[in-house]
Amino acid sequence: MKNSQIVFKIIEKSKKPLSAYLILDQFQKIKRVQPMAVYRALNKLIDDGKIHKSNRNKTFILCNHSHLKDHNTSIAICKECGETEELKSKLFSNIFKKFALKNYDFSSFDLEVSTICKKCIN
Amino acid sequence: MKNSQIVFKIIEKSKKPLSAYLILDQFQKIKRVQPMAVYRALNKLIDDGKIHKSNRNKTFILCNHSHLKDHNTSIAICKECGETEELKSKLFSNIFKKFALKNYDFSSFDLEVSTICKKCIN
DNA sequence: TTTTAATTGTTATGTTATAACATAACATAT
DNA sequence: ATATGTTATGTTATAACATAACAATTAAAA
Repeated sequence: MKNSQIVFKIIEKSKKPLSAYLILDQFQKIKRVQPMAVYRALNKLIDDGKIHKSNRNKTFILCNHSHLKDHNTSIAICKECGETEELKSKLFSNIFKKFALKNYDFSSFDLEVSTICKKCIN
Repeated sequence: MKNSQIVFKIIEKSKKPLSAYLILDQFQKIKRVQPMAVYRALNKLIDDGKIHKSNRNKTFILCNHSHLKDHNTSIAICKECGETEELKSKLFSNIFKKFALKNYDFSSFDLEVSTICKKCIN
């Protein structure tokens, strides 16, 4: 099995978003690898559109494929617990079309919102 | 002058978004400080709403205060050149209200969109 | 003025990510 | 079969980003 497949399975199985080094820990249980192997696999999976990365939490999550038509990605992250969910990108692409923000081209974008999830709000 | 004021001025003067360690380099020209001093100043400025952080590029930019009423922040970042601009958060808060995304509370959020700026699009 | 709080200084350490170089494994063309 | 191209992998080192923990100093409130 390829490294990227192994990494994909690790992410798939996890209930929580995993950082690269937590993925590495899991990977080590199967095979002796260096961080680089994990990063390469992660980058491949991202390129292939199989996973997303949260820049805020530096974690990697499955892509839910709800955005297959527009290949944009939109995710929400809880600042407290790190819980992550993919949002419908279309909500945002409509805004970007409508308001035609002048300095950027929003035909392809990658959006991340940090908030509080309902569980953590107290 | 306080460290946070020095850091604010460094960010203010820069034409490009600066990372913490680039800020450190500038700071060193004035005074011998450690990374910690910079991070503390940055965190204070963020808490005070004076600057924003791009998680994608790990850079710090001035807050343009266009969001004073809703204290949410929304920024766009060019994937190519790192150019950053603050967007009107209201565009997004309207969406979040309208669609009432069920698992998160969007009364306070922090949004980041990665795209390509018009200069870099070619 | 004493005590409290905020800011700063300092060292050490933790975490995330890439550069650079080398090899393996496999497919396809000569 | 062998040369060539391509993709995946291995390995070491290091860059880049960030926080913990504790000490010292300064500001400001009681």
